[in-house]
Amino acid sequence: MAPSPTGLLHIGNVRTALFNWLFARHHGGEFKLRIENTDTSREVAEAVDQIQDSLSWLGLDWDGPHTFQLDRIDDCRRVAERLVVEGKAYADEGAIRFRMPDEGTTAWDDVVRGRIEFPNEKLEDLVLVRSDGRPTYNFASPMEDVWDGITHVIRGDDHVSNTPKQINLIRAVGAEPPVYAHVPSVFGTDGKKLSKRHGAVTVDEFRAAGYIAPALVNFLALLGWAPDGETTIMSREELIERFSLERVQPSPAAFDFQKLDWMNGVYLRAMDPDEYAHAVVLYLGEQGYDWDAELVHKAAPLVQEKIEKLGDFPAFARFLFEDVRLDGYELDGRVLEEAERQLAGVEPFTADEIEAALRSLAERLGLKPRDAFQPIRIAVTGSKVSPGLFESLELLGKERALARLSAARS
RNA sequence: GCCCCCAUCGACUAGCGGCCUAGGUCGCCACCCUUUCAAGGUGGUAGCGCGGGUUCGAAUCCCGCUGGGGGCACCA
Repeated sequence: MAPSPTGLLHIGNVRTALFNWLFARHHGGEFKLRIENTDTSREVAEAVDQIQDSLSWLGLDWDGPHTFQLDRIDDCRRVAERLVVEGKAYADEGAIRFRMPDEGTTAWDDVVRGRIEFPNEKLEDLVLVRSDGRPTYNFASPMEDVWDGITHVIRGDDHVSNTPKQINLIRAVGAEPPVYAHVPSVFGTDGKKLSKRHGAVTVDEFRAAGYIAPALVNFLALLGWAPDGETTIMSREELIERFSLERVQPSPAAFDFQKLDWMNGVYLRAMDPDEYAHAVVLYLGEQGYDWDAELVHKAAPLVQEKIEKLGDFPAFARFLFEDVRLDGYELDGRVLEEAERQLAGVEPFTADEIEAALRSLAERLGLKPRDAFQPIRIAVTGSKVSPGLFESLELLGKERALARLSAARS
């Protein structure tokens, strides 16, 4: 993977990185991380760290230390000078240009696109070294592929037209080109390139919204690839086991947030309750909530079946940590008063006991459970939508529960 | 303008000449379950862009069209 350090990691680049990673792990190869920073003018200070954080969070571990393209500046210059001596390149207004062949074609068998041929007459003599001495991407990148022993280049299809140039360059220095696989881009559901207006685009944004890494990885893997027509949910191990470049689709894929949401929910629900609670605590901490961790831990199971993203947790559980506002609700005072009286006598104040008490209350008042419970729910949680009422009451505790029922009547 | 690529339900896809009355998943709709919301269960909706070929037979192969995308920097 070879990102340029110009900002936060885009989810489309992650998809490409994921394919690289899956391919490498499947074949027992190495997945390399290279920072392509030859364009110093566009470099963003924190980007290198952020890119690594994002990859680590996703679990896409790379082999060996990450490298910087700019570190090879001297090697690149030496090669450029040699190419000039050999007559394969020439000076041009302070820069050095590579002489592309004028006749014939340059071709390669792209693993996802099939055979691609370019007439050489269409290839411009490309700048190898800028007049200020820095190598260009199209020079440094293929040279590094050679020096690093890269066997497979898996990258976005916006690089297709660069490939014949890079192949000619590699051959000019007497090396064999790697295998290329150009994967299609990721669009929004409207068919336009995925951008901010579609929602989250950087890994950080997905993380902040409460998506979890395994779900995101599973979803991304299915964007342009499928092991068969049936399987949807796959563990990291199964993904590695079944991944193959040959089954990567040559056509672009649309990013469907609804399906991601669903899949994230599937992963959330499948988590061990303790592990889940821990993830919620961690997430809320990251997001700057100062809610009591122990209470969060206890509340987590109440919403595990209900939310799709960790970011949905606060909306369900806020009533446990903050006062509720009842603006705009008209509640049946009689139900609230009876409930308060009934609950006052419940001991111990547990979900089971509470349920028994409230059900008998509903019966006594001749109300259907839903009609009896809804005003209580609203009075206690401040919302028509909440975790289970009885468990919620238990967690709130008798004192606070009674206080809210009382407050709701005034 | 010049090169190049892509094309199955709204979305992700299976399909690689007969197993297709085109399958799965998300979404959507209905019903069931139900203390709200979810989750879960059952059923349903919806597609091979168009036109020519090739073939006994085409979603699958070929050509054209249309539509979409990418590239054409001393950016990566």
